[in-house]
Amino acid sequence: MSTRNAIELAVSTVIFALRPEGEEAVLSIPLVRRTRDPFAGRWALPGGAAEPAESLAETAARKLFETTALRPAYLEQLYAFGDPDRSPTGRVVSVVYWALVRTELADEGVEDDNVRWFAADDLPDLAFDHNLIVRYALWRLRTKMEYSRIAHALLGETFTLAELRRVHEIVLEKPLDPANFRRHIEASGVLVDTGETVPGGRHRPPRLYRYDTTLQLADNGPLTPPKEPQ
Amino acid sequence: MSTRNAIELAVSTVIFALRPEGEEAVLSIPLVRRTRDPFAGRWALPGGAAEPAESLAETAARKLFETTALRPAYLEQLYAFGDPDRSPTGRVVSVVYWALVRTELADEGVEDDNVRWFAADDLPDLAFDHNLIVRYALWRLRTKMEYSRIAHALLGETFTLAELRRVHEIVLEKPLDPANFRRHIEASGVLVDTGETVPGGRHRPPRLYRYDTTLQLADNGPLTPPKEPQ
DNA sequence: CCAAAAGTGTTGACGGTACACCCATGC
DNA sequence: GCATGGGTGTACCGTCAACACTTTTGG
Repeated sequence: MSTRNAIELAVSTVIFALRPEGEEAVLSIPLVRRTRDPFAGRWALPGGAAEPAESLAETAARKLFETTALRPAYLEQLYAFGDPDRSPTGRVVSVVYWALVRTELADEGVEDDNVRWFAADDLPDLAFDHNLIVRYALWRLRTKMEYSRIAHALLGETFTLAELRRVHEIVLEKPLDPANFRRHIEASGVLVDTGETVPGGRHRPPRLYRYDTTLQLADNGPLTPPKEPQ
Repeated sequence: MSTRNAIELAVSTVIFALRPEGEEAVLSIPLVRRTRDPFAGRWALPGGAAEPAESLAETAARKLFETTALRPAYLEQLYAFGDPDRSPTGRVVSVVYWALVRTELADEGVEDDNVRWFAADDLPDLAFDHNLIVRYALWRLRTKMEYSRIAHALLGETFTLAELRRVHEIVLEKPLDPANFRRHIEASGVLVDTGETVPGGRHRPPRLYRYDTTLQLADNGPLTPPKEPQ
């Protein structure tokens, strides 16, 4: 029980945001450049050693903040990766989280030579098994968006149905019928009409909605969603 | 990176099997009695420290074998539990797996004063946060059985549709229409008719089926199911 | 008035549930 | 034959995708 532990425990996070790219928004992920071996110079997921005083989710959120200056709107554990040969320098088990951050804030984050946003479906060769990890995180995001109501975590406080629909379309990579999307969302009862509308377009002004914050974003069964430090 | 790690890494497994209880089969879990503090004398999930030379899944399967003398028919990672206060003696992060083992073999396992099978829905107060872990594993098992084809992992090589249906009924705790269950399973295409039937009943003899072993039991996206040591 | 997107109505295909009914065996 | 569970047929109902249609704005 109390023998010396030869296994390193790390926490990493796959962070998703929508970032403007020309006219459209693109699903993006921030990566950090490794400054040390192994994989010096390669891009990798933000993360680091687990901290004895913090919960795993707190460590994930803190690392997220340290690299992007952002707080996650949604944070969920993805998987514990622990193959013996995933790091060439010794045994490392990584508990990986995935997070959604708000579009409107994603620009304010730090970005320099060692931190950069990449399009989620066009990543370079990453360090360790991080390409696999991102692929799995993308799969989870897409799967969860089909049956859960987490899309608003990529938007701001208030939004129109068209904006919310665009989020679904970008993430799922397929067009959605506006009429059916509206009914689908309305039936789920997660939206609150703010009463306001957005004028300015050459068309009927859309209503502004807000999420019902008393509801859980996703059903994780008996596991309460991890508390995020404020 | 290579500083001394103050966090212990453990691997535990929630093992499910159907065990006869009077006339009926009951969803059961083997537990081990702790011989040391903390929680000496209390029942706990089988597990132990992670082993540098093994993958996490291998460690889970080995611990499973050491306590029950069984090999898992299905093994999947459940969650990494890492709250700072989940162990009173220091920080322990447990990567928990859940497993299904075959009914026909579940009797052969070791059972003594320190290893015992309990009904999954009637457990005592367990050590650490193991009651929560089992609750979550049960939720995952039930959720997964509704959309996946893992039930056969609780049965033997061959089985009748009625036996497979009973597995679903016991796990999901609700009766299922035999006619619709048949169509549902047949449509999924996972069953192979062995051509044999089972005589002896005072009724039309049911056919024996076998699972199509070329198919994956469950869709875990880009993550290939963990290899089990044979 | 026209263009464009918001928002509503309607229809038809599909999948699941409920349940009536026939089949094959032991006694 | 009759009881019993195996196995088939079918009708109903709710959900969802497709798409026609109306509404409200800016120009």
